[in-house]
Amino acid sequence: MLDMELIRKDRDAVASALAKRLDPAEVSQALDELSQLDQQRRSLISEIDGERQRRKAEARAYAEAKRAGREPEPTVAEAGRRQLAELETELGQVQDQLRVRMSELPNLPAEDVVPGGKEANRVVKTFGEPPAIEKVRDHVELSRLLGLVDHERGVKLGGSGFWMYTGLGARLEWALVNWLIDQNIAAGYEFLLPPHLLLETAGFAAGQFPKFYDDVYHLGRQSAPRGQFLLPTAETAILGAYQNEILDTTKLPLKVFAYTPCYRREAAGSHSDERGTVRGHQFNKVEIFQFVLPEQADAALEAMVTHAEGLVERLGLHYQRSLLAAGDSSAAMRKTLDIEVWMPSTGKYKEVSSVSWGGDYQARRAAIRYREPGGKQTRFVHTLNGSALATSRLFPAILEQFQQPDGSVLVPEVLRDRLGTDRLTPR
RNA sequence: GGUGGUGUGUCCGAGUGGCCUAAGGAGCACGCCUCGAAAGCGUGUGAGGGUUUACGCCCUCCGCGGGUUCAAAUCCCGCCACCACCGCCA
Repeated sequence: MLDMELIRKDRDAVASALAKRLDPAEVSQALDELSQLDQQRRSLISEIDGERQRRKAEARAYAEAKRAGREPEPTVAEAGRRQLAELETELGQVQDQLRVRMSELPNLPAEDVVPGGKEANRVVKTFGEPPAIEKVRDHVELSRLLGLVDHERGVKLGGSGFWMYTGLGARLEWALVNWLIDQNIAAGYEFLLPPHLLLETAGFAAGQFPKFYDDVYHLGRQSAPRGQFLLPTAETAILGAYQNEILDTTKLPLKVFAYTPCYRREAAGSHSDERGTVRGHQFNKVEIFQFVLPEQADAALEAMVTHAEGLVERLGLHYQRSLLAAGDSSAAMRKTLDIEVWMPSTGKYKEVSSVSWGGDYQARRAAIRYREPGGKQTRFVHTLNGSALATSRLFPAILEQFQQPDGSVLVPEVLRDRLGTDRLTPR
C-alpha cells in the first residue's frame, strides 16, 4: 500500500515512479480517483465527528438533568441516529473503494530501477564460468539416469506439474534444505516453521491479494474453517506473522527465515526450458526476511544478496546477478535483484533467488511499525525478503553443472557428508 | 466436534446502563530527596484518524462484527481466540 499522504503532497513523484510500471494515462486516472475518494473520505469524517460530538453532548446533558431531578430536554436522537447511520454507511463505502483502489496500486520502483520488462533487466555481476561439458545431458535425463526424480509417479499422485523425489534425489533435495537452514542460522537469522495454510489477511498484507488471488490454491470453507489458502512462498507467512505489531526498535533489524514448500497454480502449459523440477505447483524454498529501520534498508538489501550469492558460490555453481526492470519485479517491491544460475542444457540462466526491498509498502498493508527512538511516533518498518535458496531450482543446476562424461554427477563438497557420497552414479 | 468458563491499557486487575473523560496496583520515563542508590513523594505514561502554521481541539477503539437505547466495557445476537472437561485422532 502506498502512502495516501505522499500522493496528496507529491503527486508528481508518485506518478513518475508508477509510470515505470504502468501506462501513464492509467496512473493519472487512478491518482485522480484516489484524490477524489480521499477528499470525500475526509469531509465525511469531519461531518460525522461533528455530529457525534453534538450527540454526546446531548446525552450528557440528558444524564445531568436526570441526576438533578429535572425533566430532560427532548433529543433529536431518532432523526440524528438515522442521519449518522447514513453518513457512516457512505463513509464505509468510500473507504472500501479507497482501500480497493489503493491496494491495486503497485509499489514505487526505486530510483535505479529502469522501466520496461524482462528485456530491460541488467546483469550486474557474474561469478565463475560455464563449465566445459562435451556432451550435455539435461537434468531430466540425468535425474532419470540416476533415479533421482520420479515424474510419472508424481503426476500419478498430484497431476500435471508435480513430481516425487526418490532415493538419492530425495536425499540431495533434503540435504540442500538442511544445509541452507544451517547456513542461514550461521548468518544470524532465526529459524521459523510456519503454518502452510494461511488466512486471507496474510495474503493481502504481503501484496499477493487481491491482484494475484487466482495464482494460489484456495481451500474453501468445506475443507478449511475460514477459507485458508496454501502459501505460495514463506514470505507471506513471515510477514503475516507480524501483522499489527509494533516491533521493539532495539531488536531491529529483525532477521528471520523459514523453510516451506511453496504452492502455486502457475499458468498451464509447459516451456521446453522449464521441464523437470524447474517449475511446478509445489517446490521447496528457504526464505530469508528482514524487518528493518528505513535507514538500514540499503545495507540490508546488499547483505542479503551477498549472503544468498555466497550460498550459491559455496555450492560451486556459476551464476549471475541481475537488477530487474520495473515491469519484471514483483508489484509489492521497490527493487529486486535476481541470482540466476547457469543451466548448461538450455544455455540460459535460471533464477534461484530473488532478493527484494519492499520499502514500507508491505508494512503499511500489514500495519507493522516501530517506535521512533526518542520520539513517541510510530512509523512503518521496511521489509526485505529473499530466497536462500530455492532448492528445486538448485537441484537441476547441480546435476547439469557437475555432470561427468559417464553420466555421473559430482556432489558439491559442502553436501558430501550429508549425502554420504561424493558422486551420484547411474544405477 | 460437544459442554462450560474466560477475553479490559505494556502487564495484573476493578468495573453488570449515565461525572468510565476506565478505579487500584505493577512496570517504564522524568523530577524531588540522596555523596550515590534503594525506599518514599510528585508528574507523566496506548493505538488509529480528522483538524490546525503551531499550541491545541475533536472523533474512534474495553477480542471482532452487528443490534437495542437519549446514553453501551456493561444489555441482546453472531463470530473468533484461549482455558477446562468429554469425544475423535497421527
